[in-house]
Amino acid sequence: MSEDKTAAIVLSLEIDDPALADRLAALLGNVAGLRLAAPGEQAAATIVARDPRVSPADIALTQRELDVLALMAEGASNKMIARQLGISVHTVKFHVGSLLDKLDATGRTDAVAHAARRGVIEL
Amino acid sequence: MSEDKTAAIVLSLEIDDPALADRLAALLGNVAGLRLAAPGEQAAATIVARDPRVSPADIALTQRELDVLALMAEGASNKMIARQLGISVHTVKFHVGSLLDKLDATGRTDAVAHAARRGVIEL
DNA sequence: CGCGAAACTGGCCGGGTGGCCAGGATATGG
DNA sequence: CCATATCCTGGCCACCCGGCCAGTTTCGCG
Repeated sequence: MSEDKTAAIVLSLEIDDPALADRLAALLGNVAGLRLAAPGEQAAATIVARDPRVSPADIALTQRELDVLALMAEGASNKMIARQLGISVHTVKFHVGSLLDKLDATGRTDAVAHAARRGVIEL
Repeated sequence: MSEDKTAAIVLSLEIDDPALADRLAALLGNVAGLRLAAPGEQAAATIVARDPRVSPADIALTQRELDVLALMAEGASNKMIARQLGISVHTVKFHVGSLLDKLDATGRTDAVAHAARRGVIEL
């Protein structure tokens, strides 16, 4: 067999900072039992380090807007959101309108997608 | 200073498989220049390995449904999707209906959220 | 105290959405 | 050759959504 009991664990890298990527690659390259994935190769695990300067753009959403957004992401209709939060459908629409504005979205689906992309909510 | 020029890179682990987590932790613990994050500590990078048995549940979506789904995730209306794909609005609704069915969703927003959660699409 | 921001409510309405029905075109296989 | 499955299209219709108008209350800040 080509496999021994210490078969190398294959790691892939997804690192925005080139310097950090280099340091890690250099360090990990010398570790027995580990090896970095070839391009396109399926890895057992991935080392992720996203550039923090890319994401800190959190939008200024009010608490109520976050409430509405969370329920929207669950697929709730305005009516359901209203019931859930104990407010009227009109008020829900009001908040949804604000969300569409702040998130630069054309509709509730777009709003949820944008919010997820920006890390405002977690799917 | 407590920092030398070979300051350790802090890594955190998010690994579903306990065995793999142990092996990696053991291997990485002996590498100079690296160290694992303490609980709650902010890491420079994260090693991610999601249990493949949790996610391979890719739904059987047809090519057309994937087309429609992608455009839905962009916030496109049925009319826009129809124009984009060169098909009728009725057909778009037909595919949307199939998507709601297959994705267990109650509406297009829910469908996009579910699809994103299951990795069918990337936001 | 006055003022703005945030939250809440109402009515109205055009257009979008989703469910239902039925039908046609194209492949795949018995 | 006919049966079946998949994809595509149409009409119809109740309901939802988003945008518009206007109005009240509550809160914190200058």
